[in-house]
Amino acid sequence: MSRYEPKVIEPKWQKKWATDKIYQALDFDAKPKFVMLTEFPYPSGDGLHLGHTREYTLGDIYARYKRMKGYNVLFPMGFDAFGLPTENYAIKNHVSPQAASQTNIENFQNQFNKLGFSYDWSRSISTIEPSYYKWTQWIFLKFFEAGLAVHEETLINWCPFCKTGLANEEVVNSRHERCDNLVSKKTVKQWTLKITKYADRLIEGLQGLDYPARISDQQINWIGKSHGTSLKFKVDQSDQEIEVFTTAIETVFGATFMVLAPEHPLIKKLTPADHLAVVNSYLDQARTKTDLERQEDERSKTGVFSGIYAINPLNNKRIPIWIADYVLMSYGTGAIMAVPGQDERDYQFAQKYKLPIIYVTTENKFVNYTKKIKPNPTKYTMTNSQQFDGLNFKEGRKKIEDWIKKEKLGQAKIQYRIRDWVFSRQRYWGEPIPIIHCHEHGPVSVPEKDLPVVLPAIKDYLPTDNGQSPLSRIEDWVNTVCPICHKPSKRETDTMPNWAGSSWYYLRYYDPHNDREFASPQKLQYWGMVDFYLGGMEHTTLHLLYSRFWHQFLYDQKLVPTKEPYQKRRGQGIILAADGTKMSKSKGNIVNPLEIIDQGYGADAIHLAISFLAPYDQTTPWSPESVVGSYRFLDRVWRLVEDVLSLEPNDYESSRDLAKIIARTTARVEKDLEELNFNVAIAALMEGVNSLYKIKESQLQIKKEDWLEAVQAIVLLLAPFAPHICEELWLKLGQTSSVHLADWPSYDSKLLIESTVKLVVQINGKIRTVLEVPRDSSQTQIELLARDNPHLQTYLSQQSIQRVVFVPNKLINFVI
RNA sequence: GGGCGAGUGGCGGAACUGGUAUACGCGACGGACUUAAAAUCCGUUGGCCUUAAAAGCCUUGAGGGUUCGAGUCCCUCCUCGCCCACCA
Repeated sequence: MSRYEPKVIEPKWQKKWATDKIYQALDFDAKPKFVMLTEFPYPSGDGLHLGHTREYTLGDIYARYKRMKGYNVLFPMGFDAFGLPTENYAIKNHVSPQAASQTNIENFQNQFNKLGFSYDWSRSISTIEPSYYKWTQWIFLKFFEAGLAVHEETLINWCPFCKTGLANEEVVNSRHERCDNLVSKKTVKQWTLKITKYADRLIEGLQGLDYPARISDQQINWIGKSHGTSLKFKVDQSDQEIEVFTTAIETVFGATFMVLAPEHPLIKKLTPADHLAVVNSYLDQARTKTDLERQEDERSKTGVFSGIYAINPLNNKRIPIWIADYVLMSYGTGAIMAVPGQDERDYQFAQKYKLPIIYVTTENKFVNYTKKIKPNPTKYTMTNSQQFDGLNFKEGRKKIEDWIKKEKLGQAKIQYRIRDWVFSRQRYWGEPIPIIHCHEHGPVSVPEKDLPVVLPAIKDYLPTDNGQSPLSRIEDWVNTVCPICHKPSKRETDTMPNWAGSSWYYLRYYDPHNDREFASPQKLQYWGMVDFYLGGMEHTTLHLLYSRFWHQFLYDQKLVPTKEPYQKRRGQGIILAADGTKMSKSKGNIVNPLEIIDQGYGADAIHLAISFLAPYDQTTPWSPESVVGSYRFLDRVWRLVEDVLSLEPNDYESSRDLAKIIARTTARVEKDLEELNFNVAIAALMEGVNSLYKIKESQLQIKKEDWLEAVQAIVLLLAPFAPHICEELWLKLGQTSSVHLADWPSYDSKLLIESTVKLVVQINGKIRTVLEVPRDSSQTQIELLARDNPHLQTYLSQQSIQRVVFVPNKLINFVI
């Protein structure tokens, strides 16, 4: 008898699996394909943490299960290594980002191996390899050639700490999500990807996909589609017009002033000389404020009168134009018609600056449009609205819209909250944007034959203070010739954001070594959509949205055969520290899964503990003891198998006791796995093993062959969760090939049906007793049994029975 | 403020279309084995009443409702988490 020693068996099998390449996915195999994807990591200096381990373990369990169920499973892994943290880490440690990435990738690779996941390493990719980013650049050029990558001047978010522009998605609570510093605003000439052109497609595409509501809702909210009206106001004593967007056109007669965002381009043109000084000082003040500071001012809005007036096109009323930073340049037109009688923000502003208020409901007081009127437009009657007085808001809206249309004063407009994707980074550690700027031809694609544009290795890659990429310092790299006219030209020096490489990486796994295409059409066709994509909720409005956008674009370019990349998406929950707070480096409460392995518990115990902890999508605190419990269970399974192997052969009759337990356990584990209830599946396995132990202790006479069959089934069922120990036990049981290539056990569903059932007896809905009765007993039979039962008699004899509710094989309820 | 979700023992959590609430695990307590400890095994473990047992009563955030029967469905409220947020 040997002891269960993960330290001994785990490395042994990890080596063997690698040598035998048992997890390789086969292109064009006849078995049904299944692509199981988990997000490839950003190889930070800290190594794999528990969050990674949860995601990868769950993906691994499911991939192994599908393999045993007879699928040709593609379960790949790679590295998303470009990006700020590595660069900042490299700066801090005085090494090159290349070297830092290399070290970190090796460390991750090593840790992956110790955790024993069933990846097909032959397909591994890394976004920083020129052979990979060649195709990232190639796809960018497709965007450029389709007019969806544009070099333009835009007001963007700027991280003063990282000294680079950012996408809107990267700003969380006014802070840069990577470094947590407050962002400011800056107008820069930048590359943007026109994701807004795909806004509707990104909403519609969600239909027919298996995404949980919290993910699709979050994307829909992020895209933020709203229907409204755009209306043009003439500027008084000028031929200029100012366009505003409103979703409440029926309140237009309550507009008593107009507000422009401080960044609005017309301000500089229109401000009269006598107001210039105050306006400029306000603009300066607004510019230096961060978004967060603007938000803090919510209760005390600030603004300044511009000195000019606008004409409401519906009633020709002259209203003052104000400038205030509660209006954002980045949404709508950067200008609003202010309706203080019906809009809370305008109301606050009007009160502060003593501006007139007109109420357009007959209640003649402040009524919040969004909260009150919009949900019940027929309940409110219009007033102070000329010929529309007396109508309810639903009718009024329709009539005003028609009028505006007829008089061509404006038009119906759909407005999105989502912004175009700011795609330039003024940092070193990213894919160079493959564009050459020519005096005559403007931005020009680098010809395909010259791809990849390799990121030059340089010593001085520190970000600059002038808003230029560090690449701009390398003159002999920057200076080149225009591919069209061959005149001296300059390379684009901005790099791509770290979300670029990950926007299409799953496709590269289908054909990772192809040097002529990003993937061959045949392989794209064979593997098709990712069947199951597990990842972090935090990527819902970042990576997940970006990659759906790229995929939809590639589909439009006829470069991929499917409209969407991911058929089924799930987000795993966050593991908190044991005290329920977030794990963080600063608090020093980070749990390192590798340490747990080294303590002797092994990778299997971690896999088990992590998936047993809670439902996979639930945020839950870590409990160190759960590893102990998992280890204990594995040890119990080990000893059970050892005990069975050491049984003396006997000639007892074959019995169905064990087969019943196995059938029940198999049915439960299978159902729970299909529904991703990993924690319950493990509970079912534990119950199964506990039942086997009970039978063993009961000294029933059971054939050794029955025992062998039973433990064999347990090993198969446990294999996805605890791959190493099961491989070892499988060998002990005399098998020669890997348990992970074995078939998932089948069972006779007749064994699930017990001949007797426990039937609950209730009096007035209260449980009084439980009767063990033959399956499918009739109501009459049960009633007789109940009347005979001495305990129930006390209830049943005293009062008359008014009604009997009977649920076959479940319950009988006497209403007395 | 908007969207989504969650409140069940000492803890993590289970409960199919309403039908034995607390599965499974952790922890705790008691016992066996041991010179001892670890490991392992066995037993107990929601609360109240009771010497004990039997029986009974209460219990799924709070309150109400529907139902023979509610953790599950409906209404009101409270608390917590995540995402978005001066979005016109």
